[in-house]
Amino acid sequence: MARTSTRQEDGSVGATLNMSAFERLRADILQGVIAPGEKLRIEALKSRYGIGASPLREALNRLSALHLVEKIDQRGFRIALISHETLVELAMTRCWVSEIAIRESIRAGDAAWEESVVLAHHRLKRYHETSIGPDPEWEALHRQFHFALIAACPSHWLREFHETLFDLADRSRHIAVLHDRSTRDVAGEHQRIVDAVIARDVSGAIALLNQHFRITADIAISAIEPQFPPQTVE
Amino acid sequence: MARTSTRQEDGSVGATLNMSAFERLRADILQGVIAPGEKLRIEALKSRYGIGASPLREALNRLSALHLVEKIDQRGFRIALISHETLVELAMTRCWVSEIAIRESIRAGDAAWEESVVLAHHRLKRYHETSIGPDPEWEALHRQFHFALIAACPSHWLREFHETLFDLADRSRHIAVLHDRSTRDVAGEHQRIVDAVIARDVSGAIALLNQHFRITADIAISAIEPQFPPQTVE
DNA sequence: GCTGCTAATTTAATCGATTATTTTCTCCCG
DNA sequence: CGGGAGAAAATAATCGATTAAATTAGCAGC
Repeated sequence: MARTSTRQEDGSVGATLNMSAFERLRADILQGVIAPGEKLRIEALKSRYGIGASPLREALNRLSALHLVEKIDQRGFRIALISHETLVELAMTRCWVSEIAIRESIRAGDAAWEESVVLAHHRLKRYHETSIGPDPEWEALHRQFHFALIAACPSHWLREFHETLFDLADRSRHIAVLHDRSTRDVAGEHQRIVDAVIARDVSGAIALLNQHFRITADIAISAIEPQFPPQTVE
Repeated sequence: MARTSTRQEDGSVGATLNMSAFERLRADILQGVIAPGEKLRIEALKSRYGIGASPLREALNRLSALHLVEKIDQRGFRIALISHETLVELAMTRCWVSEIAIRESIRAGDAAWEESVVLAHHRLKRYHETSIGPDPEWEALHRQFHFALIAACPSHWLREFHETLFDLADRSRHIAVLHDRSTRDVAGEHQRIVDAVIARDVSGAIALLNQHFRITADIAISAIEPQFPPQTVE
């Protein structure tokens, strides 16, 4: 039943059901549609996505390698949990990885890269100014902005790892967003980051990005904190 | 046909065939038993490992997320290629990642960690001295040594990424080893690294590790260089 | 001899059914 | 009334068969 199309009825783009399942699951996880810790029963997923067990399991296996899903032998899959410790560790890791990535991107980036940063920032800023509150379009622009910053880093492994971490952070941000979002000057943070990057100020850019990530983490932490001690299971 | 055993007849340890396939494939790739660029036909793998298509494909999906295998839509899987550019980029990435990992490991490591480094190094050195040439036992000790160095880095994501890169480098080293290995003073390199780490000399440790990785890469590069321009396919 | 087209063959992707494990439920005992 | 032992139900893992796609082979026309 492999489809030849590159676009399924449901909006996913993969040429194979495996790809399609991967993209849809990833999207649902990142959006928080499926909650952290939730058990993923194959039968449930089959009827939810209308995709058979094999491509689903293949997709889940890949997602587990990206830490979005936890795979437990003989016990299936569950959405990766989010805990205080996880969020702290994630923030640290993002700071460290982006430290390298931004440094090397600034080092290797040429004029064209610099322009693409300005452009990505402009697009994000413009959209942010004309619209209120978060939405998928803003999310996409925000992601593109952060990727533009480190796009000149010559290691695709590092860029990809950066994206993996971004995904994890994005997920917790989406879940936290339901909670709080007002008091943050995201636009200002982005502006200062761009300024530092354009000025080729490596340590300034690192410091600002670190702060950016820590604020994100703090919001997420305070969003899960009010809850009672984390239950292991749903 | 899932087995309940934790150890298959063939020496792999996974409780599921998926795990078993993953481990065996990974081992064969790292050992260079399956050559870079080689096409992985499911039927061939089925008879080779005596495992069905489903667990094999699931394992391959995970290996592709770790960059050991390349997954191409509708066209199956192949072992990741090794090229000059790949090796250079890999060496860079390892340097950068280990820069962070060793820094944070030294920062966070306590006395127990320090002892585990000394111990891992001793085991490696002892084995190295009593035996000549590379073998699986030495490989394991070498790996453990490098993991011990960064074991105190508090980010499990970073440690895992470090391992992923180690795997990739190990593979090319194994393939290159058939070529050349004599002129290198690995033991000396390790000794200097340990000395710097124990002295909590962050920049020294970084420099030495960088050199260590670059030498590894250079050997691998010179091993593939003599060949004619890389053929796209086997 | 080379190019491009179609048919045959191989291979990848996926499904439906089967087997093995885990989980849940019951019921009995202390 | 808690604590299992064992049966029943649910779920995960896997196989064998099927379908779709890519590749190869064969051939016609230039």
